[in-house]
Amino acid sequence: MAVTDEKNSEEGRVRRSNGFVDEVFDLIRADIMSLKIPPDTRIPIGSLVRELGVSQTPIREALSMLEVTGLVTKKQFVGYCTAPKLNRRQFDELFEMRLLIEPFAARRAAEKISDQELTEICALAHEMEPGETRASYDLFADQDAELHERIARASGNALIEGALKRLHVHLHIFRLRFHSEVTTEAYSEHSRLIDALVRRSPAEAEAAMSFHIERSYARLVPFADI
Amino acid sequence: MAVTDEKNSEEGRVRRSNGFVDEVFDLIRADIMSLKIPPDTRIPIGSLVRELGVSQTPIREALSMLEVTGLVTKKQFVGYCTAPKLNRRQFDELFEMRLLIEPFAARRAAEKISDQELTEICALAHEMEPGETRASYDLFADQDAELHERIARASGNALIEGALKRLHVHLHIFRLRFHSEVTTEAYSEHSRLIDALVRRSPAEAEAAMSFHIERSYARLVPFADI
DNA sequence: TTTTGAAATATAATATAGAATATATAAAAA
DNA sequence: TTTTTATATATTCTATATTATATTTCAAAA
Repeated sequence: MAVTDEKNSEEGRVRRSNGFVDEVFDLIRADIMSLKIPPDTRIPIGSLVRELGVSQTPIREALSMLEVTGLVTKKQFVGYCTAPKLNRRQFDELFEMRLLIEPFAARRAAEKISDQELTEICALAHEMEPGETRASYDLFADQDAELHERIARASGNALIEGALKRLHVHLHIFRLRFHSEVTTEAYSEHSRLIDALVRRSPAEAEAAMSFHIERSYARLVPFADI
Repeated sequence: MAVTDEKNSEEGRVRRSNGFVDEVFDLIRADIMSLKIPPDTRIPIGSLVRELGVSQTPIREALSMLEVTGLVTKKQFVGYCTAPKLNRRQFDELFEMRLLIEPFAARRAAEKISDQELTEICALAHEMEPGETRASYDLFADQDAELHERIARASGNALIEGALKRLHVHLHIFRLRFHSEVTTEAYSEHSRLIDALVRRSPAEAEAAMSFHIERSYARLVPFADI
């Protein structure tokens, strides 16, 4: 599948392409997050050149950016490699950080969220209801990430939102390796959280988020290595 | 000043260079953080090629990485540019985030810090004593950043440490524009914080850090635009 | 086991194409 | 005539591709 250079689409609008780098970045990122490229796996630049039909230059830039994001690592004269699997220690650190940030984000969201945002979050949560037909676990994972990110965004603090987005990438990869977390339990925890947001109750939103993350930790920790 | 390709230094050690990218990254980063390149200023790649004596390729990679870090922005077909000055809103978000993370880091540090780390932090704090002769404000700023980063590291959570490092870059640039914060007040706040660490008192360390950040906010907020 | 060499791969430099900005020139309006 | 606006052109810079060079890795042979 080649990256297409869509300089100007149909009709007069001059929608200019954002360049190859962003597109390549998104493609590799998606391949890592879907486990198409598993953890701790080499990513030869040459193969990407062939697969994407783009020269080395934009690929190198995209990989450099992914390195800062923490999704790939680089070793001089050896090349790029997807990040290794989370070990137990990193897993614990991840949840410590979530427990620090997300409940606070939920609190702020309860204070500031707009009706518009709230409506969208409710709709999203409804789609995750256990009864609903679900295409795949991937979809659940995407929806869950989306839900948490939207709440972080509603906190009104771009730094919090950004920090959380970085965390969730790694959580997403971790969970995808085990198809757990699709539980009625998770759904009811989300419900309690959203109820608190609807009632604009900061204290309850914070508590509900804390509870949800602690329970999530308990569900996932058996899968964490060592 | 050209980047030197120090493949193998004197004596037999084959200390291999880490490549140009990291070196260029550090150079540009330092120039931005020292205000040698002011906020919201174009960074033409060509001028870096001439100044550093390195080709476009490693420079582009370094700039891509700095973009992810948030230190520079990129506009298609126009080029790279240092990030604009913090506005009031961003300033507030920065301190909201600090107040969320750093007190917690201090708490954890009080629980886990080693004697070795503690000794080093104490020495660093002592160097910042008002009576000491100080070469420049830049030095104070560097030492302050170092102190906070070490405490974050002592928290034992690499994610917290990384998040804080990202924040401090922007704080550093902000403060450098006004030579404030060199106060006996800041020193005494640090002292109280370190006392709590020495006594391994999590609650007091957390409280001292909160107090310090809140006071720091009060000292700096008059300089925040709009 | 060690050494040697070829293949694969990464790094860096250079070349080319294309877009944006600045400059100058010409035309139109005051 | 002066000023303004539009257009054309030249220059600068970015984005991508291509080429050259250096290093590692792996396999084969000593």
